Amino acid sequence: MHSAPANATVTDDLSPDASSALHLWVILARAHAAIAAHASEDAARHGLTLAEFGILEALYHRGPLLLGEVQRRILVSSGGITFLVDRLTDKGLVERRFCPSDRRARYAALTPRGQELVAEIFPEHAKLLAKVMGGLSVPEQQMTAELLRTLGLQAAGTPRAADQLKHAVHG
Amino acid sequence: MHSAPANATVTDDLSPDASSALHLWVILARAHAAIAAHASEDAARHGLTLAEFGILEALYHRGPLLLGEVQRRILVSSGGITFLVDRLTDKGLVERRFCPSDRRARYAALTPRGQELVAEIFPEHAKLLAKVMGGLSVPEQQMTAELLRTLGLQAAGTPRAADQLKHAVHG
DNA sequence: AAAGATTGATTCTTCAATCTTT
DNA sequence: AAAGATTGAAGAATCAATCTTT
Repeated sequence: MHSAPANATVTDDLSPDASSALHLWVILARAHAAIAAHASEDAARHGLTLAEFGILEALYHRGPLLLGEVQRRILVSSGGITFLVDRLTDKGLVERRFCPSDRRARYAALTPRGQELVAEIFPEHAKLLAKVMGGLSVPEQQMTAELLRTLGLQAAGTPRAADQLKHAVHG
Repeated sequence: MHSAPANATVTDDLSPDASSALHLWVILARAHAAIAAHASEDAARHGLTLAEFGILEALYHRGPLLLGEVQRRILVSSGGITFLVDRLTDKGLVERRFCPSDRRARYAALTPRGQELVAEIFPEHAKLLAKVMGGLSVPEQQMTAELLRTLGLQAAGTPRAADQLKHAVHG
């Protein structure tokens, strides 16, 4: 028995935070997809996936990392990181190294050829991104990055529903 | 013959725009992944993919849309949209309708059951997002959305390398 | 028992080719 | 010829189960 117009949506009845969050999520997802399309295409020019690219980037900036660390950094599944590092190893760009202090763990590290490739590719890749993101000035980009950093940290820190359930059962 | 430290990175040599864009892209991708993990898990509670969820959301807000419009909106491949609409049709949530003015085209529209489901699910979903995005105040969220909207439009409007090539060949 | 990594099966998505209509 | 949609094949990522080490 609502008297709302026929094309009214549930969204109209949301609280301000819920409405704001939903809106931001839609915009964020769309912006991500639009930029990812460019980045992905650029990575493909070198026969690489976006995920592979992310790993190379992480290893280049941080040096050798434990597989688990890479996993958390690029947010891929446990099996996924093994698969990706395998493939990058086959391509001769990455190698595994033993961890002296924990024999379960493995480091992923760039090979010399990997180093070379990244050094060759990255400046161009960054230039492409600068063009794609040219809609915002550098200060605006920095502000956006700061806001998104806060957003991402909060989201990563918020326990997921499944985790909460698990803890409830065990605790 | 650089005199840079051994662990210097290419990033150090980038122009300010390139460096800023690269940084923003990494942060954006990470924030997206962190939030998507929550949204995805919530969608899964109802047996839905994030992409399916996106379609339902679009149809709910905008009413019946041509398949191509949905495709551009949620940025999935041409074959992907057919597959997803097929599956949502199998679930009884969406139906195809003929387009009177163009017999090639098809509309996707929510079925009554689809309408019902969305109306039931969405407020809760939005609340979850509000919790996940609680790291930013509502005004901050609005500012972020505005910045990302500009970013996304620019990225979507920037012709991709492949397109440029194509046009170059034809033009 | 828990953490790190790996494997095989499954699912999701894209890609290239095709059909119809404009 | 180009746009809209669909199909089947191929690729990429996740999931659940397993193995080793702590």
